Amino acid sequence: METPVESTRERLLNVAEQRFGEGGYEGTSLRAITVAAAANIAAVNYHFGSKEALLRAAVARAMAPVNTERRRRLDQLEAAGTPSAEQLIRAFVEPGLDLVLRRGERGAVVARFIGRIAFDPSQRIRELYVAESDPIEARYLAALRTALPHSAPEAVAFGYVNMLGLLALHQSQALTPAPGGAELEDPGKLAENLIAFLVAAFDRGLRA
Amino acid sequence: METPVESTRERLLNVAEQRFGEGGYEGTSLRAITVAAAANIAAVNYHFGSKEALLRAAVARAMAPVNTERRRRLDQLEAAGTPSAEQLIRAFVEPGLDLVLRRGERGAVVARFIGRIAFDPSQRIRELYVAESDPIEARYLAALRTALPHSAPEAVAFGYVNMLGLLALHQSQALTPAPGGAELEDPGKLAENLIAFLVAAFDRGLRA
DNA sequence: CTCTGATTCAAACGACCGTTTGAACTATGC
DNA sequence: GCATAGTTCAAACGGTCGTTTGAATCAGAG
Repeated sequence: METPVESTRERLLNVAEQRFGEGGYEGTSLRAITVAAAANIAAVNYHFGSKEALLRAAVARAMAPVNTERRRRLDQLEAAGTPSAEQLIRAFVEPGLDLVLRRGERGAVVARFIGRIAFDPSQRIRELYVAESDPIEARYLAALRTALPHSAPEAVAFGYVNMLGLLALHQSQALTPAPGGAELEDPGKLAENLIAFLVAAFDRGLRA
Repeated sequence: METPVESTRERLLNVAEQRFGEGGYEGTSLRAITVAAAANIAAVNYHFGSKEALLRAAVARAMAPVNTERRRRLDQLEAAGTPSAEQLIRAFVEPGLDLVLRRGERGAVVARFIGRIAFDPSQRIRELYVAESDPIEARYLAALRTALPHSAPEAVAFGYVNMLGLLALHQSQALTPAPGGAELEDPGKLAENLIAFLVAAFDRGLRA
C-alpha cells in the first residue's frame, strides 16, 4: 500500500486535530503535538507561524470537504426546485456526520475536532470555526426561511442555531457516554435519528 | 441596602464562575481570578485546596438551586399522576434557563458558567458537571420513558441527550451572535421556544 | 563539485502556570 | 494582658508555556 511519506506539515496537522479535539485549544501544548508528530518544536512556528495559526490551518483543512459537500448538495437541491426543510436539514447534517463519521478512525477524529472547536470556551477560537463555515451557512439559512414560510425568520434562525449545536454536540461526542443510556453506535443510525429529531422540531416546534 | 461583606471564599466563588464561564477552565488562571477577587493567590489553596477543587465548589454552588427546583417540580408532577413529556421537559428546562436567566446580570453569569463547564473540552471537567446533576437526571430520564411508551428507550435517551445539549448550548450562549439572525432577547421567550422545539422533537422525532 | 534556499535541530528566551512556605496579621476566649 | 485558631500576605518553588535564535542539515540547480 502506498504511504507517500507524510510531510512534517501534514503530520503536524494530523496530530493537531487529534490533540486539539481531545483537550481543546488551551488544554493542548505545542510540545505534546510536536512530540506526537515526531517534529521539532520550532517546526510549528516555521510552517504555520504560531499555535493559533496551526489551529486555523487545521480547522480550514478539516472543514473544506464538509463545506464542499454541503455546497454541492445545496446547488443540486436548488437546481431541482424549492427544497423542503427536510431536504435542507439532511443536506446540512449528513456531510457533517456521515462524511466524517463513516470513514473509520480518522473520520471520527476529524468530527470530534470540529465539534470541539465549534464549542470552545474562548470566543476567539470559536470564531475560527465560524469563519470557515460562514458563507455556506448563510445560504442554508436563507433556503430554510423560504422552506418554512409559516415560521417567523427569528424562529427559523433559532432552529438553525439548534441544528448547528446538536450537530456539533454529536460530532464532539461531548455527552457520551450518555447518562443512563448507551449512545447510538451506528453513525448512519445517528444521522437518521438526528435528522428525524430536527425535522420534527422544525416542522412543528417553531411557532414564534 | 445590605451588603453583608462578602467573605474571601464567596468572592473567589463569584469571580471563579464568571471567569471560568468566559475562558473555560484551562484558559483561566488562578492569578486572574484572585486579582479580580481582591484576594491573595494562596487564598485559593487555603480555602479550597486546588484550582480544580475551586471549580468543583463553584459548580456545586451554581447547580444546587437548579437541582433543587428540578427535584421539587418532578416531585410535584409525579404526585399528581403520570406526567406528560411536555410537563417533564418544561420542569427540566425552565429551572436551567428561567431561574438563572431571569435574575439579571448575575443569573446570566451563572448560566454561562454551567453551560460552559458542561461542554468543557476536558472530560475530567465535564464529569464535575455530570457528578452534580446525575441523580436527578436519572429520575427525569425514567419519567420520560414512561411518558413516551411508543418510543424505544434508546430513542428517549437520544432525545434526552439532545435536550441536555441544547439547554447547555443556550445557557452558555456559545452560538451568539447567531450567524445571520439576532438571538432571542427575552429569556422567557427563549424558554418557551426551546420547550416548543423539544416537545415537537420528542413527540414526533423519536422513531427508533 | 559549489551555491542557494528550504527545512530541521538543540538550546535558550522571558513569561506565566499551580502550588507551597513561613511569617504577619486578625479575631475571639480566657 | 496572653494564648490560640483562623486568615492573609509577599515571596519563592519547580515546571511548563509559546516563541525565538542561529547553527546544522538537506535537496536541487547550475
